[in-house]
Amino acid sequence: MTGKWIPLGPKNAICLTGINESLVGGQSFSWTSQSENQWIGVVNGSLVQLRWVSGQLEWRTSANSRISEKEMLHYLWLDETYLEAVDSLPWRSDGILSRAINQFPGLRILRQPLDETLLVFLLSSAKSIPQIKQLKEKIYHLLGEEVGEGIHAFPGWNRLKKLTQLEARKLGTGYRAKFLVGTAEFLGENPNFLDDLRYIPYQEAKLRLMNLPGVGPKVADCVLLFGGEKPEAFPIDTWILQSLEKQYGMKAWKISQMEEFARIHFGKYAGLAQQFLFSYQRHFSKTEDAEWTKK
DNA sequence: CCTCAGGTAAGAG
DNA sequence: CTCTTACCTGAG
Repeated sequence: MTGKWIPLGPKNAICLTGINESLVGGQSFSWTSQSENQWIGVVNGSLVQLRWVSGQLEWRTSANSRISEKEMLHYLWLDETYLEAVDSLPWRSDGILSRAINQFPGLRILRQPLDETLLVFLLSSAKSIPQIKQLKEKIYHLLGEEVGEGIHAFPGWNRLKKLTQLEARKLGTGYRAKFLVGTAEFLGENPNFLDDLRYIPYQEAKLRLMNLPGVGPKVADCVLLFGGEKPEAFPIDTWILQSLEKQYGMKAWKISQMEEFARIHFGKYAGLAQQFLFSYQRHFSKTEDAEWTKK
Protein backbone atom coordinates (compact mmCIF):
# COMPACT_ATOMS: atom_id res chain seq x y z
CA MET A 1 0.00 0.00 0.00
CA THR A 2 2.17 2.79 -1.27
CA GLY A 3 -0.29 4.86 -3.27
CA LYS A 4 -1.02 8.51 -2.89
CA TRP A 5 -3.02 9.82 0.06
CA ILE A 6 -6.41 11.12 -1.04
CA PRO A 7 -8.49 13.62 0.94
CA LEU A 8 -11.70 12.12 2.28
CA GLY A 9 -14.67 14.24 3.18
CA PRO A 10 -14.67 17.96 3.94
CA LYS A 11 -11.89 19.63 5.93
CA ASN A 12 -12.53 19.97 9.66
CA ALA A 13 -15.40 17.50 9.49
CA ILE A 14 -13.82 15.53 12.28
CA CYS A 15 -11.15 15.99 14.91
CA LEU A 16 -8.41 13.63 15.99
CA THR A 17 -9.98 12.40 19.21
CA GLY A 18 -13.30 11.88 17.43
CA ILE A 19 -11.95 9.78 14.58
CA ASN A 20 -9.62 7.80 16.80
CA GLU A 21 -12.41 6.96 19.21
CA SER A 22 -14.69 6.02 16.31
CA LEU A 23 -12.13 3.59 14.87
CA VAL A 24 -10.57 1.97 17.92
CA GLY A 25 -12.93 2.93 20.76
CA GLY A 26 -14.80 -0.35 20.85
CA GLN A 27 -17.57 -0.16 18.24
CA SER A 28 -15.27 -1.70 15.63
CA PHE A 29 -12.46 -4.21 15.93
CA SER A 30 -11.31 -3.78 12.33
CA TRP A 31 -8.80 -0.99 12.96
CA THR A 32 -5.30 -0.81 14.34
CA SER A 33 -3.64 2.42 15.34
CA GLN A 34 -0.28 2.83 13.54
CA SER A 35 0.60 6.17 15.04
CA GLU A 36 -1.17 8.99 16.80
CA ASN A 37 -2.88 10.10 13.59
CA GLN A 38 -2.83 7.01 11.36
CA TRP A 39 -4.80 3.74 11.28
CA ILE A 40 -4.96 0.60 9.16
CA GLY A 41 -7.99 -1.62 8.80
CA VAL A 42 -10.33 -3.55 6.57
CA VAL A 43 -13.45 -2.02 5.05
CA ASN A 44 -15.82 -4.35 3.20
CA GLY A 45 -12.97 -6.74 2.47
CA SER A 46 -10.46 -4.12 1.33
CA LEU A 47 -7.32 -3.04 3.12
CA VAL A 48 -7.52 0.66 3.91
CA GLN A 49 -5.25 3.19 5.59
CA LEU A 50 -6.54 6.38 7.12
CA ARG A 51 -4.67 9.37 8.43
CA TRP A 52 -5.62 12.72 9.84
CA VAL A 53 -3.48 15.70 8.91
CA SER A 54 -4.32 19.23 10.10
CA GLY A 55 -8.06 18.86 10.02
CA GLN A 56 -8.24 16.73 6.90
CA LEU A 57 -8.93 13.02 6.83
CA GLU A 58 -7.04 11.17 4.10
CA TRP A 59 -7.17 7.60 2.85
CA ARG A 60 -5.44 5.14 0.58
CA THR A 61 -5.96 1.52 -0.31
CA SER A 62 -4.11 -1.39 -1.84
CA ALA A 63 -3.73 -1.49 -5.63
CA ASN A 64 -6.00 -4.49 -6.11
CA SER A 65 -8.72 -3.11 -3.87
CA ARG A 66 -12.09 -2.25 -5.33
CA ILE A 67 -13.47 -0.03 -2.62
CA SER A 68 -14.76 3.34 -3.75
CA GLU A 69 -14.64 6.77 -2.17
CA LYS A 70 -18.42 6.67 -1.97
CA GLU A 71 -18.27 3.51 0.12
CA MET A 72 -15.70 5.09 2.42
CA LEU A 73 -17.83 8.20 2.94
CA HIS A 74 -20.79 6.01 3.78
CA TYR A 75 -18.77 3.79 6.11
CA LEU A 76 -17.46 6.80 8.02
CA TRP A 77 -20.80 8.67 8.02
CA LEU A 78 -19.03 11.60 6.37
CA ASP A 79 -22.03 13.48 5.07
CA GLU A 80 -24.24 16.31 6.25
CA THR A 81 -26.72 13.96 7.93
CA TYR A 82 -24.16 13.44 10.69
CA LEU A 83 -24.33 17.06 11.83
CA GLU A 84 -28.12 16.92 11.71
CA ALA A 85 -28.05 13.81 13.86
CA VAL A 86 -25.81 15.40 16.49
CA ASP A 87 -27.93 18.54 16.47
CA SER A 88 -31.06 16.46 17.02
CA LEU A 89 -29.69 15.21 20.34
CA PRO A 90 -30.89 17.00 23.50
CA TRP A 91 -27.53 18.68 24.19
CA ARG A 92 -29.21 22.02 24.79
CA SER A 93 -30.94 20.75 27.91
CA ASP A 94 -28.59 17.92 28.87
CA GLY A 95 -25.29 19.14 30.29
CA ILE A 96 -23.93 15.63 30.73
CA LEU A 97 -24.42 14.78 27.08
CA SER A 98 -23.21 18.21 26.03
CA ARG A 99 -19.95 17.71 27.90
CA ALA A 100 -19.43 14.30 26.31
CA ILE A 101 -20.07 15.68 22.81
CA ASN A 102 -17.52 18.42 23.41
CA GLN A 103 -14.90 15.91 24.53
CA PHE A 104 -15.17 13.82 21.36
CA PRO A 105 -15.97 16.18 18.48
CA GLY A 106 -16.93 14.24 15.38
CA LEU A 107 -17.35 10.89 17.12
CA ARG A 108 -19.60 8.87 14.86
CA ILE A 109 -21.21 5.50 14.40
CA LEU A 110 -19.44 3.54 11.66
CA ARG A 111 -21.60 1.69 9.15
CA GLN A 112 -20.09 -1.75 9.40
CA PRO A 113 -21.25 -4.95 7.71
CA LEU A 114 -24.08 -6.63 9.61
CA ASP A 115 -22.70 -10.17 9.37
CA GLU A 116 -19.29 -9.21 10.70
CA THR A 117 -20.75 -7.10 13.48
CA LEU A 118 -22.80 -10.08 14.62
CA LEU A 119 -19.69 -12.22 14.88
CA VAL A 120 -17.54 -9.81 16.86
CA PHE A 121 -20.24 -8.96 19.36
CA LEU A 122 -21.07 -12.62 19.77
CA LEU A 123 -17.51 -12.93 21.04
CA SER A 124 -17.66 -9.83 23.20
CA SER A 125 -19.33 -10.95 26.41
CA ALA A 126 -17.17 -10.59 29.51
CA LYS A 127 -14.16 -9.56 27.45
CA SER A 128 -12.22 -6.32 27.14
CA ILE A 129 -11.72 -4.54 23.83
CA PRO A 130 -8.15 -5.86 23.25
CA GLN A 131 -9.29 -9.39 24.07
CA ILE A 132 -12.21 -9.24 21.64
CA LYS A 133 -9.90 -7.94 18.92
CA GLN A 134 -7.34 -10.64 19.58
CA LEU A 135 -9.91 -13.40 19.55
CA LYS A 136 -11.51 -12.07 16.37
CA GLU A 137 -8.12 -11.90 14.65
CA LYS A 138 -7.37 -15.49 15.59
CA ILE A 139 -10.53 -16.63 13.85
CA TYR A 140 -9.92 -14.40 10.81
CA HIS A 141 -6.36 -15.67 10.57
CA LEU A 142 -7.60 -19.23 10.36
CA LEU A 143 -10.54 -18.68 7.98
CA GLY A 144 -10.36 -15.24 6.37
CA GLU A 145 -8.54 -14.12 3.26
CA GLU A 146 -5.29 -12.27 3.84
CA VAL A 147 -5.63 -8.73 2.51
CA GLY A 148 -2.42 -7.29 3.95
CA GLU A 149 0.61 -8.38 5.91
CA GLY A 150 -0.91 -10.43 8.71
CA ILE A 151 -4.26 -8.73 8.21
CA HIS A 152 -7.21 -10.94 7.32
CA ALA A 153 -10.72 -10.09 6.20
CA PHE A 154 -13.98 -11.32 7.68
CA PRO A 155 -14.36 -14.95 6.50
CA GLY A 156 -18.16 -14.83 6.20
CA TRP A 157 -20.64 -17.08 7.97
CA ASN A 158 -20.44 -19.74 5.27
CA ARG A 159 -16.87 -20.44 6.24
CA LEU A 160 -17.52 -19.95 9.92
CA LYS A 161 -20.13 -22.67 9.63
CA LYS A 162 -17.34 -25.19 9.01
CA LEU A 163 -15.92 -24.52 12.45
CA THR A 164 -16.73 -27.25 14.97
CA GLN A 165 -17.35 -26.42 18.58
CA LEU A 166 -14.11 -28.12 19.56
CA GLU A 167 -12.11 -26.09 17.04
CA ALA A 168 -13.77 -22.92 18.25
CA ARG A 169 -12.83 -23.79 21.81
CA LYS A 170 -9.24 -24.36 20.80
CA LEU A 171 -9.17 -20.82 19.46
CA GLY A 172 -10.03 -19.59 22.93
CA THR A 173 -13.66 -18.66 22.50
CA GLY A 174 -14.61 -20.46 25.71
CA TYR A 175 -18.33 -20.73 26.40
CA ARG A 176 -18.92 -18.51 23.35
CA ALA A 177 -18.07 -21.49 21.13
CA LYS A 178 -21.59 -22.87 21.25
CA PHE A 179 -22.97 -19.41 20.43
CA LEU A 180 -20.77 -19.25 17.38
CA VAL A 181 -21.62 -22.72 16.12
CA GLY A 182 -25.31 -22.30 16.90
CA THR A 183 -25.55 -18.97 15.12
CA ALA A 184 -23.63 -20.27 12.10
CA GLU A 185 -26.05 -23.17 11.87
CA PHE A 186 -29.08 -20.91 12.19
CA LEU A 187 -27.82 -18.57 9.46
CA GLY A 188 -27.17 -21.58 7.24
CA GLU A 189 -30.79 -22.59 7.58
CA ASN A 190 -32.06 -19.02 7.26
CA PRO A 191 -29.85 -17.45 4.61
CA ASN A 192 -31.92 -14.28 4.28
CA PHE A 193 -32.20 -13.65 8.00
CA LEU A 194 -29.63 -10.83 8.21
CA ASP A 195 -30.58 -9.15 4.93
CA ASP A 196 -34.21 -9.07 6.01
CA LEU A 197 -33.38 -7.15 9.19
CA ARG A 198 -32.60 -4.12 7.10
CA TYR A 199 -36.27 -3.67 6.19
CA ILE A 200 -37.65 -4.48 9.59
CA PRO A 201 -38.26 -1.82 12.27
CA TYR A 202 -35.82 -1.64 15.16
CA GLN A 203 -37.91 -3.25 17.90
CA GLU A 204 -38.90 -6.23 15.77
CA ALA A 205 -35.34 -6.64 14.46
CA LYS A 206 -34.04 -6.72 18.03
CA LEU A 207 -36.48 -9.44 19.04
CA ARG A 208 -35.53 -11.51 16.01
CA LEU A 209 -31.81 -11.22 16.74
CA MET A 210 -32.38 -12.25 20.33
CA ASN A 211 -33.56 -15.65 19.09
CA LEU A 212 -29.97 -16.43 18.13
CA PRO A 213 -27.86 -18.27 20.70
CA GLY A 214 -25.61 -15.84 22.55
CA VAL A 215 -27.55 -12.77 21.47
CA GLY A 216 -29.22 -11.00 24.37
CA PRO A 217 -30.49 -7.42 24.54
CA LYS A 218 -27.05 -5.81 24.71
CA VAL A 219 -25.47 -7.70 21.83
CA ALA A 220 -28.62 -7.29 19.71
CA ASP A 221 -28.46 -3.52 20.19
CA CYS A 222 -24.75 -3.39 19.32
CA VAL A 223 -25.32 -5.40 16.16
CA LEU A 224 -28.22 -3.20 15.06
CA LEU A 225 -26.49 0.07 15.92
CA PHE A 226 -23.04 -0.67 14.51
CA GLY A 227 -24.00 -3.00 11.66
CA GLY A 228 -27.71 -2.63 11.04
CA GLU A 229 -28.10 1.12 10.54
CA LYS A 230 -30.62 1.35 13.35
CA PRO A 231 -29.49 4.57 15.07
CA GLU A 232 -32.18 4.36 17.73
CA ALA A 233 -30.61 1.21 19.20
CA PHE A 234 -29.24 2.01 22.67
CA PRO A 235 -26.95 -0.76 23.94
CA ILE A 236 -26.75 -0.78 27.74
CA ASP A 237 -23.38 -2.17 28.77
CA THR A 238 -21.52 -1.70 32.01
CA TRP A 239 -20.16 1.70 30.95
CA ILE A 240 -23.55 3.10 30.00
CA LEU A 241 -24.99 1.62 33.15
CA GLN A 242 -22.36 3.53 35.12
CA SER A 243 -23.11 6.71 33.21
CA LEU A 244 -26.85 6.48 33.78
CA GLU A 245 -26.44 5.56 37.44
CA LYS A 246 -23.71 8.00 38.42
CA GLN A 247 -24.12 10.91 36.01
CA TYR A 248 -27.87 10.77 35.50
CA GLY A 249 -28.67 9.63 39.04
CA MET A 250 -30.60 6.52 38.03
CA LYS A 251 -29.18 4.29 40.75
CA ALA A 252 -32.37 2.38 41.48
CA TRP A 253 -33.68 2.25 37.93
CA LYS A 254 -34.41 -0.96 36.11
CA ILE A 255 -32.92 -1.66 32.69
CA SER A 256 -36.36 -1.49 31.08
CA GLN A 257 -36.90 1.96 32.59
CA MET A 258 -33.51 3.11 31.33
CA GLU A 259 -34.39 1.91 27.85
CA GLU A 260 -37.60 3.89 27.93
CA PHE A 261 -35.78 6.96 29.19
CA ALA A 262 -33.22 6.66 26.37
CA ARG A 263 -35.89 6.31 23.73
CA ILE A 264 -37.81 9.35 24.91
CA HIS A 265 -34.94 11.60 26.00
CA PHE A 266 -32.38 10.94 23.24
CA GLY A 267 -34.80 10.18 20.40
CA LYS A 268 -34.15 8.82 16.94
CA TYR A 269 -30.36 8.92 17.31
CA ALA A 270 -30.21 7.50 20.83
CA GLY A 271 -27.39 5.23 19.71
CA LEU A 272 -25.23 8.21 18.80
CA ALA A 273 -25.84 9.70 22.23
CA GLN A 274 -24.94 6.34 23.70
CA GLN A 275 -21.61 6.42 21.89
CA PHE A 276 -20.72 9.84 23.28
CA LEU A 277 -21.69 8.86 26.82
CA PHE A 278 -19.91 5.53 26.49
CA SER A 279 -16.65 7.15 25.40
CA TYR A 280 -16.85 9.81 28.06
CA GLN A 281 -17.49 7.29 30.79
CA ARG A 282 -14.74 4.98 29.63
CA HIS A 283 -12.10 7.71 29.39
CA PHE A 284 -13.02 10.04 32.22
CA SER A 285 -14.92 8.14 34.89
CA LYS A 286 -11.77 7.01 36.66
CA THR A 287 -10.37 10.49 37.17
CA GLU A 288 -13.79 11.77 38.07
CA ASP A 289 -14.31 9.09 40.69
CA ALA A 290 -10.87 9.86 42.09
CA GLU A 291 -11.77 13.53 42.46
CA TRP A 292 -15.03 12.53 44.01
CA THR A 293 -13.41 10.51 46.75
CA LYS A 294 -10.93 13.31 47.38
CA LYS A 295 -13.75 15.69 48.25
C1' DC B 1 -3.83 -18.13 43.97
C1' DC B 2 -7.81 -15.31 43.38
C1' DT B 3 -10.91 -11.97 41.19
C1' DC B 4 -13.16 -10.13 37.59
C1' DA B 5 -14.42 -8.86 32.89
C1' DG B 6 -18.77 -4.54 26.55
C1' DG B 7 -23.10 -10.66 28.70
C1' DT B 8 -26.30 -14.61 28.14
C1' DA B 9 -29.11 -18.51 29.49
C1' DA B 10 -31.36 -21.24 32.72
C1' DG B 11 -33.76 -21.86 36.90
C1' DA B 12 -36.36 -20.07 40.94
C1' DG B 13 -39.33 -16.90 43.32
C1' DC C 1 -40.93 -10.24 34.85
C1' DT C 2 -37.05 -9.69 38.26
C1' DC C 3 -33.14 -11.85 40.48
C1' DT C 4 -29.15 -15.15 40.94
C1' DT C 5 -25.63 -18.02 39.27
C1' DA C 6 -22.67 -20.75 36.14
C1' DC C 7 -20.14 -20.36 32.05
C1' DC C 8 -14.43 -20.34 29.36
C1' DT C 9 -10.35 -17.94 29.49
C1' DG C 10 -6.76 -14.90 30.45
C1' DA C 11 -5.12 -10.54 32.40
C1' DG C 12 -4.12 -7.96 36.63
